[in-house]
Amino acid sequence: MRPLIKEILLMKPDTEPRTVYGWVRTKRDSKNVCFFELSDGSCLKNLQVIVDKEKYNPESILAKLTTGAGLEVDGMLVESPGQNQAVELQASEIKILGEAPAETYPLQKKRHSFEFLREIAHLRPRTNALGAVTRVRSAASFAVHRFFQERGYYYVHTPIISASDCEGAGEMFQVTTMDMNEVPKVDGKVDYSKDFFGKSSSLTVSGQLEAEIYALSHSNVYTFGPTFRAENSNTARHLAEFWMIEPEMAFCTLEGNMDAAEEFIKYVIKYVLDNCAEDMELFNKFIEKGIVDSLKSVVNSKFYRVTYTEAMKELEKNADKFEFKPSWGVDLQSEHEKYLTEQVFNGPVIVTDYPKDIKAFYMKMNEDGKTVRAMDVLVPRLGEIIGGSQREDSLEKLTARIEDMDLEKEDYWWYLDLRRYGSVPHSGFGLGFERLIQYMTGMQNIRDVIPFPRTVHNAEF
RNA sequence: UCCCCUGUAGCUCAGCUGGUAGAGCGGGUGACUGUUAAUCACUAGGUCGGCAGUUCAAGUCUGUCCGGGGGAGCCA
Repeated sequence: MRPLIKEILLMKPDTEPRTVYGWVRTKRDSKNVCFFELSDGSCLKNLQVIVDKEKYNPESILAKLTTGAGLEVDGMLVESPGQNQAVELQASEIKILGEAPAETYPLQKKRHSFEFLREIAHLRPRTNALGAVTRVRSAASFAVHRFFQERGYYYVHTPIISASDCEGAGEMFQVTTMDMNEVPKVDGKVDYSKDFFGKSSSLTVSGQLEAEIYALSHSNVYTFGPTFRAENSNTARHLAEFWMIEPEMAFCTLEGNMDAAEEFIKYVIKYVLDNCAEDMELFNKFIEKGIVDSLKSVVNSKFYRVTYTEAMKELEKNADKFEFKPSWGVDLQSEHEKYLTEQVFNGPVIVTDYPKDIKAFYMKMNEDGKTVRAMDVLVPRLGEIIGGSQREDSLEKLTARIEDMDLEKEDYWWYLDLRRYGSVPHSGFGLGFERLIQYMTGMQNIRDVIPFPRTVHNAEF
C-alpha cells in the first residue's frame, strides 16, 4: 500500500524518487518556483510540493494546479529549508488526475462558515475542520469498541426495524411497504395486517430493551448503531438519525453503572487526546479555546455525583437566577443543567435518583417509592450526554409500573419474561455518540460532527 | 412546535431617517530570487431569497411564503 502523507511527513529525505498522491489544498506561485500543498486526508498537515520552474516548467499543468485538483506527483523527498515543515517534495513530474476548475469549485483557500459548508456536505470533508472531525469521529468509534471489548462486553446488533410498539422513547419513523396512495383500511383504520411485517413497524428509537435480553444471557453487552427519532426538534444538539452507544450490564447496580459511564467517557477522551493530538490542537485553537486542557482535567478528575434532590436544593438556593423556577418533581431545565455543570461543579456531574414521574417505566424504584434509580451525566456546554438507570428487575413492580402508565402489558410480554425467568439486577445507559464528539471537539452544531446530518426537512446527500 | 435574529457579488459582510449598490477575501490577468493566511498592481462578477402591497421612487417600509442562525421544549 502506498505510504500516506501522514507517514511521508515523518520520513527522512529520500535517496530515490517516489510517487505521491493527493489533492491540492493551496498554491503559492512566483517567478521561478511554485509551491503547492497536497492533502490525502490522512492528517491535518499537508505535504508541501515545490516546482522549480527552471528545471521543470510545464505551463499547461501549473495553471491547472488549483485548489481541489487530484494529482499524482513524482519527486524526491528533500529536507525543507522552510520553517513549517521538515521535509518537502521536489517535483520532477506532475500528473493531473482530476481537475477542479477554480471558477466553479466552491471551496476556496479561505475560511468558510459551517452553515455554508453544510450546503456542500459532499465537499466539506476536504476542509481542515471537517477533515479533523472525520478523523476524530473514526478514532472515537474505535475507542468505543476497544473499551468494551477489552472489558469482555459483547457487541450485540439490536434491530433497526422494530415492530414492537413498546419503546416509548420518542416519536418514531414508520416503516412500510404499503402504497401510500392506496392504503388498505378496515373500519376506516389502516390495516397493518396487509403491511410487510403484518403489523405496524418503525425505525428503532433505542436498542436498550433488546440489549437487556442479551445482558441477561451474556452479562455485559453493548450496542453501537444508528437510532432514529422523528421529533420535530430544531436545535444544535438533536438529529433525526444519530448513533447511540448502549451498554447493558447484568449483576450491576446504579453505582456500577455510574462507574462504567465515567470510566467510559474518560477512556474515549483519553484515546482521542493521545491519538488525534494534531486534530485536537485545531479545535483547541480555532473552535473552543482551552478545550484540550479542560478535557485533560476531565480525564484526571472524579465526576461529581449528586442526587436529584440535592441538586434541586442547590438550584433553589439561586432560584432567582433562573427563568424556570426549580422545584422538586420538575425535570431539570437546560439552564439548570448548565448552572450545575458550569457554575457549581465546573465539570461533568452525575445526577441520580430522579422523581419517578419524570422518568421511564423500566427504571428501578427506590425504597422511598418516590424516586427511581436513574442517572444522567451532565457536561458543560451540552447538558445531558448520558441517560441511564438500574432496571426494574421485580416482575410485580414492573408490571405495576406498566399498568400505572397506561401501557399495554401484552406488548411487553417478552420484556416481562426477562423478570419472570432468572431476573437479576442489571443496569445500563445510552450515550449519544455525536454529543460525545461535540463535547470533545467543541463543535457547536451537531450537524457538523456527523457526515450526513438528517434533521427536520433535511435529508440531502 | 414557540420566541428572537437573519437572507445584498463565489464566500464573509457594510449599505444612516426610502432616491435603482460597496469592501475584504476568492476568481482572472500581469509582476515578483523559497513561499507557507505569500506579497504587489490591474480587472471581471449582483432580477439585493420568492411573491404581493404602500410610494413619484423600495436593498431600505408592510404582509406573506421559503431558507439559515440563536434560544426554548422533546431528548441522546
